[in-house]
Amino acid sequence: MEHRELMVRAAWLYHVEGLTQQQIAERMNITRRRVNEILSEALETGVVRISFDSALSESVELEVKLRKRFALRDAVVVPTPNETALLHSVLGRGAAGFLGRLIQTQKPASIGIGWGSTLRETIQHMPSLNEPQIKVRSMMGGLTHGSEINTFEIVRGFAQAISAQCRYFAAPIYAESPESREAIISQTVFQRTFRQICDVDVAYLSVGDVSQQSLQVRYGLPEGMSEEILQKAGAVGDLMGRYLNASGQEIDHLLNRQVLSPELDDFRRIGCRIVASGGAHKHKILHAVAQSGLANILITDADSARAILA
Amino acid sequence: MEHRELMVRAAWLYHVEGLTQQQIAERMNITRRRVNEILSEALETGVVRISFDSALSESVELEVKLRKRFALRDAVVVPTPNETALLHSVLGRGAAGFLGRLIQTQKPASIGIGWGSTLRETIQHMPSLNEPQIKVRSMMGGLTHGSEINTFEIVRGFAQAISAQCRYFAAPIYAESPESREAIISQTVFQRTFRQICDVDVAYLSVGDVSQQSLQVRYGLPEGMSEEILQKAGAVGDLMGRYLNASGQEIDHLLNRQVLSPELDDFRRIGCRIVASGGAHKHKILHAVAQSGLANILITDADSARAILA
DNA sequence: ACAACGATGTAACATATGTAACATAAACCT
DNA sequence: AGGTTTATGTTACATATGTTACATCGTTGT
Repeated sequence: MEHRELMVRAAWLYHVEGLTQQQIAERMNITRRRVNEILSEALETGVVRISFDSALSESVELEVKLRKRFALRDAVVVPTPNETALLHSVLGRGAAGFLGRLIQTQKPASIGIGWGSTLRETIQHMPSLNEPQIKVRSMMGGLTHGSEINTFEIVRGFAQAISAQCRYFAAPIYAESPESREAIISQTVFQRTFRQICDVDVAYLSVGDVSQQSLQVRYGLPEGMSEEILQKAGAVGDLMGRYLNASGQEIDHLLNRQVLSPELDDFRRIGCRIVASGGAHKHKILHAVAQSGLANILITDADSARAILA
Repeated sequence: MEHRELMVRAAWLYHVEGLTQQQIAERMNITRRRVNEILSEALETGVVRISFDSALSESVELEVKLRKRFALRDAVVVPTPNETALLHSVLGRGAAGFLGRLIQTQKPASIGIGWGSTLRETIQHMPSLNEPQIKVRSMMGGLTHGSEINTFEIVRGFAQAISAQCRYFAAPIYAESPESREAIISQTVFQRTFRQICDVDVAYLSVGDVSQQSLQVRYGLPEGMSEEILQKAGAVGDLMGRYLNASGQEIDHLLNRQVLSPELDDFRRIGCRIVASGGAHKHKILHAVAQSGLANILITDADSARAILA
């Protein structure tokens, strides 16, 4: 029996038929220990899902306020977990629900996505859809530092979750210099790629802060670049590798001329610009992208929502 | 705090944040016993839902076979539970998933529904949708015997689940005589009602067998009518109160001229005719409605699917 | 073929959950 | 207001789940 099928069977017997782990073990001729492990794994991998038929009124209120304050097209507020380690997962859950509904009802032809922990968690919670006509593409260059939150894994994972087509952007997030960036993007293949990126129907991104908590700050910045330098230049965070000030404008810094991602004016022409992020260290950048209209759909946690509404 | 909100909060803390019941009790200033009860209730009432990201391959295979054999528009096969008491719930779960998807993607203007245990369970598992433009209406008369599987409760429950409009059919399933039926349906209000019923985009019904297991046989038949009489006349079960033989044709019996439900020829003109039912006592009637094309979407359990495919 | 590593079985144990028994408080009915 | 019924708190207990420790088996790599 295929492993996934094993998980579904055991989980069905446990959650729907209400058997104990021991009974399931006997039924399926495996040890209780295996049953326990399989059931945990089924929850962890998203084969079994827990969902809620109601939102908390607190979240609903905050969503209304966010939409009004920032003229957002939509907003999703998830409860802030006590344990900060759970924040990405909770945000990912909220985002996956939203994206699942959006994909099913609006049938976008193309989706551009970023990378990072929140996006990684989103994939984990995505419903399985069958959308082979949709193209999922990276919106920006990635880290050369391999990891599962890297752009390749995330684009592929997302495309797989919805059985869509996958388009990579094979470049680092930063070129070595502005001149180097000009040389790269003047190539025909990159020009075509950038055009396609700017033509997506939906963009789904996260934002980063300017601290060592950011993987990009840790692994993506060119030699000699640090968070202090960026902060001094007025940066409160980044969107697609572009460092922004508190008003959501690009800081006047060389780094922003080395970045391999769409110009913000091009980005703004995408109809559906979703930004999902949360946590205390993200309040400033979240406020910046909401206030400036860079994001027209915001997905965040309740504490962050309150902070940016204050 | 509203009770539903209490359930969502407790369930979130338990299922998402992973707190123990004791920790939740402390967080929410209630006893652990209350937490335990609330968590159980949340699952029971559908506030918290367990879903599966994969179907069993066995179910998928049977669905394919059903569609081919009977030229069905679609089929849903749910695993047959060991405990027959769970059958309605499992069927309701499968049907709710299917209906939820159908409503969201196809946006029907009107849905006609029947009544019975399977339909009752369907409501319990329906996702909350917001579809105020949809009209949900009874397709046939009901039992005068009050119960929560009665047509009124079911139409209202279904309409509430999807925030739709609710239209009752205020009549018993059987008139006293064929003449009485003629008198009833010749009234303008009933003529208009029948036309609206026959104009629904989607019909969602169950079927009954000819035994004391059927509530209709127990409480709905007129005086002097019994299952033996119906069986002698060739009946294997009923659809909307119309007793059918093994080929899916109405038996030649007075009772079928007393029934307050659409003529089968009218029924066949509805585009989407869903029948959900299962269990050993339903195999014959399920085969009859599938074979004859009365149902063009079938929702049943794996054992029943195998039986009607044999 | 052998060594190393990972997966799994077995048994035990800690803790979490589900439930029962009884008392008390709250709600309902007359 | 008083009596009855239902809901809830407290405590205890049975059982189910989650995890650990160690042994064994299966797989992988050289």
